[in-house]
Amino acid sequence: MIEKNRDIPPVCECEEIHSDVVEHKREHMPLEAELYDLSDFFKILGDSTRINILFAIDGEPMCVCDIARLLSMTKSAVSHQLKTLRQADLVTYKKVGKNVFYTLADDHVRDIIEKALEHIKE
Amino acid sequence: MIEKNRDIPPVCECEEIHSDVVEHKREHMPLEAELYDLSDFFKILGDSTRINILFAIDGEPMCVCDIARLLSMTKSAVSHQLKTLRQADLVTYKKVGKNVFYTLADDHVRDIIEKALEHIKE
DNA sequence: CAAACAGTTGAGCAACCGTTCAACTGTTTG
DNA sequence: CAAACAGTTGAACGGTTGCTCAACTGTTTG
Repeated sequence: MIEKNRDIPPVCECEEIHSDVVEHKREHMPLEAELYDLSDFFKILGDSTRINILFAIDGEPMCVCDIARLLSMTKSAVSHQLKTLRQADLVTYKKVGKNVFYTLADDHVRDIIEKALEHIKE
Repeated sequence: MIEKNRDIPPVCECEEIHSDVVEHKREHMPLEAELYDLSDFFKILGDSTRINILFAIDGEPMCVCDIARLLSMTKSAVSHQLKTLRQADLVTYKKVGKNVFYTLADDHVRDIIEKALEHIKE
């Protein structure tokens, strides 16, 4: 068996580090799971199609067909993105006959988007 | 020349849409450029490494080497992500000798992240 | 009950993205 | 000035992701 030093993690090879700073930070970092949830949440907002959909269904509910028409997209593409938004609990829906009407699940999301919009506009 | 109907956009083929709703929404949608900026902003937060870095350099500035050590990553990977964060104006830096110390550029970002954290935790 | 239509879904493809690797810049120090 | 080291950068690779296409479900309507 060949020892390939593959057991060491791909880590910074620095020698003169500020150990006290690193240790202090390490104790105050959020849980790894929290960080993943957080980035997953932002990942969902990090797509212009999905942001577009969220603005579209803000306030008045819209059916898939209308969203598709509004955004000049196919129903299929919209439906795929709505699935993602559903799984993230960002939207809710109500079936009415052949139609499915989607709305924002939560005022929280609107708040975050608006706060980000403020930030964008400096 | 062969007419391939490629001039029509890939659009919803629905016929019975709620035209009034679509028109009303269309008038109240944000500018396309704003939507892109917004999703670009969230896209940057939508990566656990970058979120990790932002938490690391929150408060006390850290050099690249220390960040790499803290997050068990190579300097190169950290530096690449810092470049992304720099281009989005989410971080600032100060050169001190051989080191480069990074900090959050803005309290705004911290606010948005914290609001999202609240949302995550229901 | 058959045709029409709204919506969903899975496979497949192309574009995007994060990491690695190697080479580089620039500063410090002997 | 040469060696050592922090940091940056570009190319390349592999995984992810958004859209398309075609097939499907389920509801309505003649």
